[in-house]
Amino acid sequence: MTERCSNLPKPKPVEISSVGFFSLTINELVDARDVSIGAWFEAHIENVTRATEGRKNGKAQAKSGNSYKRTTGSLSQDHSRENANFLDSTPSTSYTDCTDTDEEAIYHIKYDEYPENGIVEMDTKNLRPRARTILKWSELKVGDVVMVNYNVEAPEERGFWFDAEITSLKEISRTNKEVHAKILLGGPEDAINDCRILFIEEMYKIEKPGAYPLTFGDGDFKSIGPECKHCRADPDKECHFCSCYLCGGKQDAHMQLLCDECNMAYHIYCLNPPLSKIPEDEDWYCPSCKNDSNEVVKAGEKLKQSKKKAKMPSASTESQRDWGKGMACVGRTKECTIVPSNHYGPIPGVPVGTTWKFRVQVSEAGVHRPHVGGIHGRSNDGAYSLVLAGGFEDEVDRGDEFTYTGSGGRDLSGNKRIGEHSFDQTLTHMNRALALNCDAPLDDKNGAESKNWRAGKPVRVVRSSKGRRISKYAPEEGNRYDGIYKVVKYWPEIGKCGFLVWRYLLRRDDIEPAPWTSEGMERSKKLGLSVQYPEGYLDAMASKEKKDKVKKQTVKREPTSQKESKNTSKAMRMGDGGKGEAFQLTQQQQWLIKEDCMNQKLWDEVLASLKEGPNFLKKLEQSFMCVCCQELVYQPVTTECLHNVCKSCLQRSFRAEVFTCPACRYNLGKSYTMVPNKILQTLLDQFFPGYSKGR
DNA sequence: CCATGCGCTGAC
DNA sequence: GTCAGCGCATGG
Repeated sequence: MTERCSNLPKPKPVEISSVGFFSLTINELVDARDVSIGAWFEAHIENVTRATEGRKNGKAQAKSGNSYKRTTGSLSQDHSRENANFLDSTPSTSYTDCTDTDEEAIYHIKYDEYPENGIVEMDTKNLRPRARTILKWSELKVGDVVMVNYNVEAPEERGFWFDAEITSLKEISRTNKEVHAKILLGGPEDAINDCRILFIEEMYKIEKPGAYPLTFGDGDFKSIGPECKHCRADPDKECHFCSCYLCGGKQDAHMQLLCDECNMAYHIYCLNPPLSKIPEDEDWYCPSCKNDSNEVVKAGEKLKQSKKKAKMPSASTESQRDWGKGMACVGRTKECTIVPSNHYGPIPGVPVGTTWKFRVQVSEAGVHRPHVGGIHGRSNDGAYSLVLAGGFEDEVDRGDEFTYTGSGGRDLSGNKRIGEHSFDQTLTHMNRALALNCDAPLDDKNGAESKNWRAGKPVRVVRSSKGRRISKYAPEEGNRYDGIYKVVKYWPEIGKCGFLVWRYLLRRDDIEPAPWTSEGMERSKKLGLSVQYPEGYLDAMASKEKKDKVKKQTVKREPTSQKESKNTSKAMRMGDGGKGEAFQLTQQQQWLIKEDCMNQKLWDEVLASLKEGPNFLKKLEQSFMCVCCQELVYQPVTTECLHNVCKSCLQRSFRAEVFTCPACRYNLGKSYTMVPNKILQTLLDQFFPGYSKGR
């Protein structure tokens, strides 16, 4: 709580929205070159507060139905990230849009002091959350203050964040839309008054414009005097900071309370119910910012169960099922980023014969992304992968060739994932996608056959142990990657189920030997491939079995525990860099590596793991990871200090007027010319085909 | 936003 | 062995 007359917001706990973008108020600029006002940054999360109903600031609006939830595993990663660098204006990509408004949270953070030379001093107490709502084009209107990610100067490059007030909207064509805006905060200097922004998918509306006492170009935050810094106490000027948020009046300054959350002013008599005097509590929060202290989750505590989850059957005492803990409903803990989700062909580093116990692991590896679906594809592009799980009795599997059945036509009522056949399948969605792989014009009436089947798009094929009931090529356990197949033909027919189904004939077209051939088996042995289990899964199963055994008082030795120890030791051997098939470099690759002399040391290290086969690519990925975006470098700039950074990441740093190497802080100088290392790019494109597509 | 889905689990 | 029914990722 702060009385109006004192006029200075009291330092309060730092709160940032779960979205992961934070605006920063700088109290004191020691060296203005190294920071831009309103820079976005990431910070350590100390504890988490659940946003309560009615709270507007610090979270996306529940009313609009938009909210944010962290994706699996990302919070802990952010947690552990050290030396959070507020000059890195990259917005966190760890959060995804979702509909579960109950899951949102506000994070209390502690921001570590800026390392080393203390270029900037700032009061972390003044960090403010950004309340945002995602807006689609149709929802934008003149006067909205939006947060924009766009670089006005170089429209082909994204990554510049600023606040802008929309002055006009123009729809040039269906795909080309334009927003004219006045930049309020953080924009490029030469475009303060009016800038043209192409509409980019979505924009972020700021809920309480001006709730952050920042204006572009106003760098003096040293002293906030008794008069309002914004309107200079001009009674004719409309001001968010000293006008009552409820009545809009500036009168009775001594009767105004400042919310410790959003800094808005409120007359004590305008409140509902009104207050008769200034409260004695230290903190005061306005009605829209009020939090329930019971909902605060302290450091180290787990997030409380969401209301949506509380309503679910899993939460009721009647059901003893551990939904969300077992493998049926877990989320991913990893994500494949070396190739985009629409990547055709093998996943680099994943040899034929690789086997995972659960589908979720197959998804994590990027081999077949859907958790449940049999086909992964896009209806106007093609299919990238499929799983053979013997869902249809009338399918034929001859190993090198098999028939497959499309999806759909099932009654999924009752929240089922599979069900009775109750209607005809159509050549839409994933069925259409798979048909597009066939090198023949699409025919959704009669099907089609390719005259040159090898020319079709490649499909990764995974066989599941469930397919054993109809196929002898299915693995004994888990899900096995069997290589690349092509669609030879597809046709509609009436299946055994009595309804029309779309059927496909696929034929193997892969230089890697199939796992069931003697050559393939030898290779799997050489590579030390064995069923991969999720981390901690075997331990959990073993201890569970032990418990059961104790209950039943049996002394019999468990065969599975033997199997398990065998697997673990094998996996460890692989992890230690055990023997396997060495990775083969082409002559061109060897030559290019030699040419990339700046990175000689790195290459030496990477090449040392050539004999570890598929592990080589993992090592390669680690060694050439960009320190900014934590992904494989794209358009790498190899610095004088011998670090590799994405050109766009380095440019972003320079735009924030930071001219040092992001990895080691070596001063590159303001006039540093960024020349992408084309040799390295060529090599990375060869090792990780398609990885740059999504960049 | 909504629809789709050849997994997986514990209960019976 | 059979069965209901869940989270989650993905596409559209």
